[in-house]
Amino acid sequence: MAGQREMTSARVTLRDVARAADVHPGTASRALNAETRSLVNEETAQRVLRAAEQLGYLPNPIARGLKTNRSYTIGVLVPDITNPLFPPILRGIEDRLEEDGYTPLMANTDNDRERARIDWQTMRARQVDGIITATADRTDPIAEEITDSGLPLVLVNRRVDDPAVRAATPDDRAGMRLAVEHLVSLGHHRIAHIGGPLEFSSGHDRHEGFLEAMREGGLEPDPDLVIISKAFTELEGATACRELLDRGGGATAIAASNDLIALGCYDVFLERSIDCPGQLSVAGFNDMPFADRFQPPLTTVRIRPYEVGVAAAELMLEALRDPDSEPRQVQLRPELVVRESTGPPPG
Amino acid sequence: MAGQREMTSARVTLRDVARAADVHPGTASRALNAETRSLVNEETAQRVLRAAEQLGYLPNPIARGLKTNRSYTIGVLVPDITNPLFPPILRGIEDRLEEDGYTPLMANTDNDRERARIDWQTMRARQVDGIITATADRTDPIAEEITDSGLPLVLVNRRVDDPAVRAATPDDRAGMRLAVEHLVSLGHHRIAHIGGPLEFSSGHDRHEGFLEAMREGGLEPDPDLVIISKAFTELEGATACRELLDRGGGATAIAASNDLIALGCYDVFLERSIDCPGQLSVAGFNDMPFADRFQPPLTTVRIRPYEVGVAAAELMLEALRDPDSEPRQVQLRPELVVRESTGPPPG
DNA sequence: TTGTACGCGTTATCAC
DNA sequence: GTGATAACGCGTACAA
Repeated sequence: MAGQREMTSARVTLRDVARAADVHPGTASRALNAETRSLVNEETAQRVLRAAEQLGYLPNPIARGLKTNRSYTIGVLVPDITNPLFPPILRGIEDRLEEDGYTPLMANTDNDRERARIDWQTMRARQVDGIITATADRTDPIAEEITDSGLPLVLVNRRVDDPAVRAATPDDRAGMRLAVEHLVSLGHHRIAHIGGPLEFSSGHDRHEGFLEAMREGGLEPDPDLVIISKAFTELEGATACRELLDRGGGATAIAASNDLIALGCYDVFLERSIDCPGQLSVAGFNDMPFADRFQPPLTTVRIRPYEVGVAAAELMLEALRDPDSEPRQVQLRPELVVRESTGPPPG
Repeated sequence: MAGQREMTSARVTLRDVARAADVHPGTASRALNAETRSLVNEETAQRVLRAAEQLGYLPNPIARGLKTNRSYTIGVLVPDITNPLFPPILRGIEDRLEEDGYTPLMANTDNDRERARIDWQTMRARQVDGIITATADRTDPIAEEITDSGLPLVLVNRRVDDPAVRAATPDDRAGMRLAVEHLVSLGHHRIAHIGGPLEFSSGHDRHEGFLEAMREGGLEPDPDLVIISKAFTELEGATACRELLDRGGGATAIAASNDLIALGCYDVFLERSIDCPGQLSVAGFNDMPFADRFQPPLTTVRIRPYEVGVAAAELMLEALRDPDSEPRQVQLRPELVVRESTGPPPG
């Protein structure tokens, strides 16, 4: 029976352990806490640990938090966990935080500022030790609000313009340049861009990356070939693509700001019987799950969302260890994945 | 400045509110708590509420929880949030719980029993008021363990054999029958089944549904045409499909236990130049995101995971309100979505 | 109707 | 090295 865990439904507290080990609760607390264990006699400590093990003692983080003003909990705000971009980010955050004993507390904001406010206030009430958010747009007051409240803040996936705010994102600019360079190298001259909303750093930076890469490729971007869609969705992507084609600018390739927008383009190709990549090439961004199963398999930019999540968690741990440490911004290097939606221009 | 929220970084406590309203903390507590408000003078209550508002008071759930032994927090265990099946379930759970003031606390177990144990123990330590888990297999001791610990438990997506455990799942049996009936109605006689692991109720029930529907369609299931794959994955689906074909049973259609398995079949079709649905039809299960974008678009069974999540949350709230209420099991009606991976048998 | 006093489970600060 | 005690913020008997 030794080693058998007790399955008492009544919670066993520090007092119970202390009593079993025949020491004072204060001593038991020190013995159980790795940082203070050195203050207590080795032998006594062992006795306490054994008693704790035997009774199946689990320290009560609530009581601990009341005393220490820490909850070992980090609030994580995402627009919508249903968007396949976020689950791997969340896992990265969770896995890394867990190593240091922190637990994430997630909420979906649906890209609604007011909802985001409510959510982070709720989290604040729940005594989270910090907030990681993927919901901020470039000028979002939420960043300032949270910082002003004294809570450590880390942005993930999207940055805010202020470089003093910690952030872990893919290098959106470099990623889009990869895509455009690829199209240029295939021989395209009339390259269009369907951007995401410029309020988001992702949309903004990819747009900039597009312009840069074009110029470096010796191509002056044609304003007729640049459309900013209203959202990173298949629907808005399709709408933007239709307008692009209706303008008749003669594009032979499209650099889309994300995979869903690219998918919207696919829909329009079907509507208008356009051959991809024969008549028109498309590149996406994110390499979302199953991008390789689309028809045609989508050429896109892979961003490693899991690693982005891990990086965000690391920035948070940094801020937690030393709140006055210099805020860093991490940008992860993306990678081009060439599949079958891009080819040489027609003719 | 009235109505302006204070942005003090020092937390404001019940005491501060009481002082501002010139009452004792006890009174303030009663005024702030909806259930005890009636015990206090209407006017005084208003004064307290105004003070709380003005100071931006947020009750500390940690302190409250210490006193009341409730955290208003529900632990949610999923195998892997990265599996597209789970995000909508999670959102359903979150949205419904939120209405009643509860917050979910999620953890990924990677289908590892030991990890699940650790996770729920951690959650127990964090004083969650209940556990919703999507990780249980049919004979999983975790269900008994959690119940024994006195924590309300609800299973989601997967059941456990014991009907005394609350569960919200799709009606897997009925769903698979829908798929098989569809294939029968197309004229197929040699219908194969690639099942998921029978340890999971999902794999088990769909397998049963397959057998039932076959017999009702007047077809005796051929053991040669039934293969149970080792996991609900594309890879294992492909492996199973290869074995099925190698057996040479002459199947003209496959009822796959989920969409990923069906996708594995697609891979094998490509390897062996099999035309789908010309030579071989396939039906999946779940209607996962982008199932309509596969090549060919996948005929599958839609299960409404969001609603499954909502139902699970509702069962939990029920258990919370009345721990002795009769445990219910909810099975949501699935729906067949016919696309292009199924057609009449060849010849 | 309101004030008082205690306790929830822990940790920190003292003494010893 | 260990024990006693107070305190974290709140809820709630009980007293007034």
